[in-house]
Amino acid sequence: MPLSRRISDSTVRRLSHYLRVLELIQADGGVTVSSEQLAKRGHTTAAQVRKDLSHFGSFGKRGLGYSVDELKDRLRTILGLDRLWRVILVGAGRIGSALFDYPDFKKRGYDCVAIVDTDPEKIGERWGERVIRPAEELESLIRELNVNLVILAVPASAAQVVAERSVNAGVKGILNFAPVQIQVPEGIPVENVNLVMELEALSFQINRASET
Amino acid sequence: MPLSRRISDSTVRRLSHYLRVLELIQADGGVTVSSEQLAKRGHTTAAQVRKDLSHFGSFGKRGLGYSVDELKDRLRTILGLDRLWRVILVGAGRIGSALFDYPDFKKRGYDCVAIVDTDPEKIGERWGERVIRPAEELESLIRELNVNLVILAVPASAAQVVAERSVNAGVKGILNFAPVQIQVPEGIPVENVNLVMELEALSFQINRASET
DNA sequence: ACCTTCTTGTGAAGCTTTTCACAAGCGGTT
DNA sequence: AACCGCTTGTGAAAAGCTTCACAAGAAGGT
Repeated sequence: MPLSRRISDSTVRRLSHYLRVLELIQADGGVTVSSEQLAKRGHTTAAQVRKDLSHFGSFGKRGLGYSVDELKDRLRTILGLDRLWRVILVGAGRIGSALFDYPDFKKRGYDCVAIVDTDPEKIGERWGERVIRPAEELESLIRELNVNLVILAVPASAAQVVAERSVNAGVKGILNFAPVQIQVPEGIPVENVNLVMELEALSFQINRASET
Repeated sequence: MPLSRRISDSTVRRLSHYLRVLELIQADGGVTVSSEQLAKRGHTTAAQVRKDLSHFGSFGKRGLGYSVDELKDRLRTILGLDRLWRVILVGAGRIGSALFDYPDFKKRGYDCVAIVDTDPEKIGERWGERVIRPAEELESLIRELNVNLVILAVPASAAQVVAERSVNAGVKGILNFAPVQIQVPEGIPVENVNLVMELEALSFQINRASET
């Protein structure tokens, strides 16, 4: 089907989840999988799975289901994982280090090619193969290392400025951990991860559940 | 208005965001605020702000807007922040430590009363006022310390088991950092934070933006 | 007391996403 | 070759969410 339609955010999240489920199924030796099976593992419905996939083409065989291997490849392509993403990490605090060590990170095609921080204590510190560089070098690193993607793991007060500098230097997307809504030019995607927001959603739901 | 209607996830997220904006406005000395102003700071619309709030009552004054102070209090109550949440952190890795040090954490009424891990190297280690306990004590700690909420910062393979043990011991909600969909009994809210999923959503959007 | 200027709260309209339901298609069996 | 059990792909219906538009109400000025 046409790749032209707008794809909703929730669809993309689900695709990402299907991919992970497929990897698990493959590790268990599964060769084909039905929309029903995919749905069961991902708190959704079989119809939803089929609808999600149908936005990008028809990958299954009627009566049989989907080839795990083929669908996995298709999803990787759709999600843009069939290439290497060059990432710069801004902010070498706890969150930065958690991400840097995240095992799936490299495995999924994300390569953290540079780390910067403002803290003179941290500059020069070695993390794996990388050395923490001063924040002033942000633009030159982005240009020289051909960085596509920036991870903002800085305090809220610094996030907007770093975002602007990064976009001006040429990054194509931002993963923002600062608890603030950053403003960027049209066409630069931003994903936000806000831990406090998640906790608040949780306490809201708990209160609600116990009110019944 | 009635508290009975189902509140959508996106609404809750926005409420959380409004609260943060209100705090900023208050720090700047603002006393009242209009839906228009709230909207501008949170990439939404004035009508959306009013609709969101209207699910819980009518807190504004026509012609004037909302009292920053009052609305802040109301939102805190709605989000369940007018009480102390007792949290146990399972997994003392990088993500766990990032969360533990997150400055807003305590400030928002979340108190990390215990940390457990399976790694003998880590057990006994001191983090601030807390000492890391062995994972076997999970249930007894939850019961003795009256824990409401568990943060799962463990590998995907361990998440389901820890979730079940925690729920059986009495926790009322789960914040899950493991990249896996956990199954819990009806009525126990789970919020998922999945870093890889965010990155994948980002690379999808970047590809899409550049296709145009 | 009235008029003007704002801004809320909300039904109704418009749009998006999810669910339903079923024809079409595949493979194995008789 | 025809049948049968399964499962996809997809219009159409249902549900859910956002935007619109406007009456109602509040404060301050004349």
